[in-house]
Amino acid sequence: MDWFSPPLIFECGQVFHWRRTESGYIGQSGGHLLELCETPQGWECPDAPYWSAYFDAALDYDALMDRQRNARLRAAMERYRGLRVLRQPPWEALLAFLLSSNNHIPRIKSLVFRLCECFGADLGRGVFAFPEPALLARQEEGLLRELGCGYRAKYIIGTARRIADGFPLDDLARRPYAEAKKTLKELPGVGDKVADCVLLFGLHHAEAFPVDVWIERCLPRYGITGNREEMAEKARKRFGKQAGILQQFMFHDIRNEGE
DNA sequence: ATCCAGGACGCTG
DNA sequence: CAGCGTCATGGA
Repeated sequence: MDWFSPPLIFECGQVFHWRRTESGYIGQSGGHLLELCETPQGWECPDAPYWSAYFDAALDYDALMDRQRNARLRAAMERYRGLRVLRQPPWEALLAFLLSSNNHIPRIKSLVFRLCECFGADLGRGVFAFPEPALLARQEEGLLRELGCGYRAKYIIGTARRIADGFPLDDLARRPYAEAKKTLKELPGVGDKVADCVLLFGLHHAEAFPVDVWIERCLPRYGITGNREEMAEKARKRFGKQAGILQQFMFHDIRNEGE
């Protein structure tokens, strides 16, 4: 199945807790353990309902690619065929991207793994679930700093407390984009960029267009300039309802330049 | 060793 | 409102 490429999906910076094995990948989401194996016929997408939704199996990426006029973008979509934007549980995306600010992807990964191992349920095979917000809400900031979270420790605890206290995170999937973003930014450690990542990767607002240092560098090639928020708004207007999906191809494209 | 990262936040002009 | 300094850390 060439529409489904775990190496692209798991290594494109949208998710940080899947591990390579000898034969494929192992990881978890929503408390479910999953192992994917590469066969001579390629990768097989699990047909369980949870994982079909997680990998957004219903979305037709070929149709999306055919609609793009920009040659550079089309080339990226062809080159990285099989990359898919996940539909992660909101809290999983939120916790991961709280750790992402001014941080490298390899280090974000190690921090996510560490928090899952320390505070998440043991799912077997060395895999741990995401920690419950209520559990993180009870931790001391000093402990999370010792684990390497740095100044993000207070964001994690502060946000975990809001969630445990009834912040309607899941409901934001059903609110309009602008309203959901405004609400999300009430959480400590959530600014424009982190909010857009949570909206795109965790709340299925496909128009969300996160602008980080990499996207900021590549957008001028598409004729889009300005500060980060201006860039994000221009990109949403230009690329429409699925701007965020296209963004993921741009992101992966510029990060893999020279390979 | 030095640089820098999927930034947020508070303060200043 | 825009611009700038600060905040921690370790992988490359």
